[in-house]
Amino acid sequence: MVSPPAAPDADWDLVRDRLHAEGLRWTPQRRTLVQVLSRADGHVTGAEVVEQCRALDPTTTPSTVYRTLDMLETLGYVSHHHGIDGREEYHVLPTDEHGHLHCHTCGGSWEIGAGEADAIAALFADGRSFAIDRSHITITGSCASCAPDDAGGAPDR
Amino acid sequence: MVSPPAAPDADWDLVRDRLHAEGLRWTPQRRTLVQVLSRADGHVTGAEVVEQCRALDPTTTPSTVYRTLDMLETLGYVSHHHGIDGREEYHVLPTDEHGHLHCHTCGGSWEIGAGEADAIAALFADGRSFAIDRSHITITGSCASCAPDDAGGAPDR
DNA sequence: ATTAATGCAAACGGTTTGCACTACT
DNA sequence: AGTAGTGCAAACCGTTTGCATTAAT
Repeated sequence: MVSPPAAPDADWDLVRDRLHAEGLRWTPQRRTLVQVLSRADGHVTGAEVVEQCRALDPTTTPSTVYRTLDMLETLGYVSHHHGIDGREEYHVLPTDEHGHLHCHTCGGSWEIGAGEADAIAALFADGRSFAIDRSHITITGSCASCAPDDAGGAPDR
Repeated sequence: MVSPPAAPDADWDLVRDRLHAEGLRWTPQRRTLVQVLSRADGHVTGAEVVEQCRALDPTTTPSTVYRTLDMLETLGYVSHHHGIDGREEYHVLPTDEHGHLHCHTCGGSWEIGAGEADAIAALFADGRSFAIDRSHITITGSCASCAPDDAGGAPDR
């Protein structure tokens, strides 16, 4: 039920070379960050990244994390927008998922299938020429096993 | 605590009576805020509300605005989640709730229509008995006016 | 007269920035 | 050596909170 482990993190092994190719440097801090990102399936908030990096290396500082995330975004490794908590949410790009369905009762998460994504894409393409980004579809609601009864609990995360 | 749902077509003119009915008070500040909200179609961020209230009444203070928005949410007049800027985004309820379409190139935001929400709801209801929450559909992509060019590059912002 | 609501100011949490220092190349 | 990157600390911004004061009822 929960989204499968992140995808081809093979790409992450190449970050180092990519940086060098760009004239940028490979540092222990960046190594830690990439490690964290490669484990993060889908998306994480900036604060979460900082926290997880600190778990691997207690000396991690927020400024370095944010600056590096910024650089990785410039290179196209991640993208960011804003999640439901109002925090920076980074999407790990290599993962080609089709968005998620989150049950706000049990906290479960399911991937939106290709067929479903296609249907949604068609809906907006036809209706208003909006080309949706399939990896950014986020929908919450109640899953089959949770009563359609919406107790209004706060979603996790 | 207070349970009756917001008036179906939440008439802002009735807010005052509703407050009285709840034993709450009608103040000039609340009048200003309701005025701003009644003009805001769809959604506004907390900061925008503060700003607009200040336009009508320069003495407006953030704390009062946020506290009142909070109260209005309890009464069911607005709901809030988080917008693309990472700020509190308040949804004025009478305007049916549904999700948003965000263009990650120009930063524009559009509401997902009832028909579209219905189609998506049907999709997941039929396919896997998942009852989506229409107010939390978030989809990003490129709008009609922005090049459908979505390749790797880093979006602006 | 009550007591809900306000205004101020300071606190907060996540994110950003200036600057001197460190270390990758 | 040269410059990209780091760490620190302080700044920022939107939002929240404590508390004494004001004002709607």
